Amino acid sequence: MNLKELASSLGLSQTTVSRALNGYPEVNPETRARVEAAARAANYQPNSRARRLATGRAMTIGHVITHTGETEMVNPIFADFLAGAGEVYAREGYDLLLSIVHEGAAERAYRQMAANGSVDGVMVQGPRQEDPRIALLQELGLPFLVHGRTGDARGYNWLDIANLRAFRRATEFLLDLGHSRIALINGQEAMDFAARRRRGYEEALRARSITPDESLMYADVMTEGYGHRAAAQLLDRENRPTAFLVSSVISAIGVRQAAWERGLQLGRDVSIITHDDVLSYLNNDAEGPAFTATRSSIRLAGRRCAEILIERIKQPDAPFVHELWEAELMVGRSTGPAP
Amino acid sequence: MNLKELASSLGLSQTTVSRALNGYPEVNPETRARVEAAARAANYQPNSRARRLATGRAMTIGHVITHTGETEMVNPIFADFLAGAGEVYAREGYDLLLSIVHEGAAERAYRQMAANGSVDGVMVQGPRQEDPRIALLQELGLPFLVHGRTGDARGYNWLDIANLRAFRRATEFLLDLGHSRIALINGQEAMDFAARRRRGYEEALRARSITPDESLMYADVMTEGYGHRAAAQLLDRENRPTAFLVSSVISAIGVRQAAWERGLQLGRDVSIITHDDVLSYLNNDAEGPAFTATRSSIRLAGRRCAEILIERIKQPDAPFVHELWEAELMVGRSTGPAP
DNA sequence: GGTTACCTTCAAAGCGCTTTCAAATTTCTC
DNA sequence: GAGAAATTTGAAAGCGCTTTGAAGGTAACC
Repeated sequence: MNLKELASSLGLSQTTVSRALNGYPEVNPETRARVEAAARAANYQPNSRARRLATGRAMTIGHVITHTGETEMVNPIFADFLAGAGEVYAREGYDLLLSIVHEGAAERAYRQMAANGSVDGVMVQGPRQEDPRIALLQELGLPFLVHGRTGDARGYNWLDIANLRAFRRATEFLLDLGHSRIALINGQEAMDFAARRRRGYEEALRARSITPDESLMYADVMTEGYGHRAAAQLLDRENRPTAFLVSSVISAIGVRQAAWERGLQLGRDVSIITHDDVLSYLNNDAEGPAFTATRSSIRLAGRRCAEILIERIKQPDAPFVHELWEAELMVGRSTGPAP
Repeated sequence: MNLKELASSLGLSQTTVSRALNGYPEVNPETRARVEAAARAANYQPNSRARRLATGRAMTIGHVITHTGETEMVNPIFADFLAGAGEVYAREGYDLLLSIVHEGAAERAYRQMAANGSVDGVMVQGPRQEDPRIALLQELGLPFLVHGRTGDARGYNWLDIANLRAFRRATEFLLDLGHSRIALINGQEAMDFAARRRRGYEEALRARSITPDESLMYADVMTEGYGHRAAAQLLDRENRPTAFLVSSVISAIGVRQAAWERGLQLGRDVSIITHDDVLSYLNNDAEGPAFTATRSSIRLAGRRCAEILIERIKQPDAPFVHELWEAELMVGRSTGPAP
C-alpha cells in the first residue's frame, strides 16, 4: 500500500493525505480523522526511501566505531552507550546507522556519510588527543557531537565527564588513607580521557609533594588481561604499590585477580579504585563485590548525547553545547588504610 | 556535486555517466575512463537517498536488539557480534541499521522496517523458545537469518553452535575428573540456547546414572553479579558442589570471585568450565587467568551470519541455509580432579 | 549499395513521497 | 448581498538517481 493507492481509495489527492498524516494544520479535522483511520486499517507506512529523498533529510544518525589496530578489540562500553542513544533516537524517529571499521578507515567512512547524504549528523566517541576527525567533520560541515573532548574544545559540541577532577579526587582519597605508592592502570594515553586522568593523578601526588613515578604507571587498551598482567608485575616487585587506580572495571577485575592470586585481600593488603562506567552486565553495586569507584553512567551519557545532537541537527545555528559531568566517588569495599 | 552537474560538466547525459560509474558494459572504455576521472576529481558520490528510491533496494540490514525488561541490560556479546557482521557489511556495501528497543517493542520495530522499506533483511539474535519473531518475519516476507535457532528450524535460515553437545561434553569432562556434584549456572532458560545447554548437562549426568538435582541449577541473565550470588549460595551449603558449569565468562568471573572469597583455589578445591564467546576484552587466553571453556567466537559467527544473510537477500529463492558449528573444549587451569 | 547488426549515447519516464502554487469553497464583514 | 478573508483541497513539480526504449553512427555482410 502506497500513498497513491491510499489516496485514491479515499477519493482524495496525495497532497491531502500526505498533509493529514504529517499533521499539517490546513486539513479539515473530519478529513484527517478519515485519513488516519484508513491509514491505520491498511497498515500504511510511508516509504522511508521516498520520504528521505523528498525531504532531503536522512532521519538517520551515524556512529562510526573503530576497532583498535592489532587486537581488533571492540570497546565494550559502546553497547551501553548505544543503548542509551538508541532509546532517544527511537523516540525522536531517527534511525541509527552503525559503521564498524578499522581505525584507519574511519575518515573514509565519515567522508562517505557526508557525501552521499545517508546521515544528518554523526556521533564521535573516544577522541584521541588532537583527533583528526574533529577537523574533518568541521570541514565537511556535518553536524556532530563528541562524547569526550580534545584540543581547543570551543569550536564544536561535546559532552564529557570531568576526568581530571575525578582522578585527582580518587588519588586524594587514597593519599588520605595513607597510601603513597599508588599505581595507575590507565587506558591508552593517546586517548584524551586517559591523558586527563593521568594529569589528575599526577596533580594530586604533586600537591602532596610526591614525585610521580613512571614505573608505577601503565597505559594500554583496557582489557581484563592487561589489568592482570600489569598488576602481577607491580605486585611482584620488592617495593610494591599499596594501591591501584584503574581506568575500567574490566581491567580492575584483572587487578583484583592478580591480588587474590598472591593472597592479598582487597581493602586490607591492597586498595583499588576504578572508574566505573556503570555497564549493565558488570554492575558494581551492593550485591556483588563492590569496588570503590569514580562513577558515571555511560548509558545516561549516550542518552544525553543523542538529545544534544538531535537538537543541533534541528537548529544548526544555535551556539555550541558544552556539557561537563562530574563523576561521583562511590566508596566500596576495595579500599582501606595503607598497611 | 550531483549527477546532473557532473554529466553536464562532461558534456554527457546522466544516463551515460550513471552507467559508466555503475559498471555497465555498454559504455565506451574511453568514455568510462573520462567519467571516472571526473567523478574522482569532483569527489562525486551518488546520493544514497535517491539511489535507494530509484533501485528499490535499501542496501541496509537491520539489527533489532532488545534489552531485557527490568534490568535494561544490554547483552555485551552484541558488540563483538556486530563487529564481525559490520566488517562484512562494509565490504559488501551494505549499511547497518541498529534499533535498540525494549523487548515488547521488538515486533513493532520489525513491522516498521518491513513496511517502510528501510532494510533489505534483518538479523535475529538470541531466539527464545518458540520465538514469535520468526513467525512474524515469515509472515512479513522479509529475508532474515537467525543466530541460534528454535522450534521447527527447517523453515528459515540459521547459524547456531551445538550447544547441547558442548555442554554434554563439558559435563562429561567434569565427570571424568571425578566430580559428581556439578552446578549449572545457566542463562535464562526461556532462551533456546540455554535450554539446549541444560539438556546437554542433564543428558551427560543421566548417562552416568546421576539424577540431575534442581537445587544445583540456576538460570538468569548472565551478569557478573548473578554468577557471584549463585556461587556464593551454593558454596555456603553443607554439601557444596565441587564443580561449576557456567554459560558465560562474565558470570564465571563472579563464580571465581565467590570461590576466592572462600579461600577455595580453582582447579584444586573447585572446578569451573565456562562457555567462552571469545569477547575481545575478556580474552581467556594463555596470558590471563585461563578458564577451561567450551569456545566459539561470537565475532566469527557475526561475520558468517552477515555473509549468509547477504547471499539470501541476493537470492531470495535459494534453499534455506542451516549451519551448525561445534564449540571446541579448551582445557585451562580452572579444572582439576574432584577433591 | 542496401540491409542488418552492433556499439554507443540520450531523452524521458519512473521510484513514492513532499511541497509550492493555484483553485474551489465556505465564512466573515459591513 | 457583494467583496474580502479564511479554509480546504488538488495538480503538478521536484528530490537525484536508475532504467527503458529509441536513435544515431559504424562496421559487417551479401
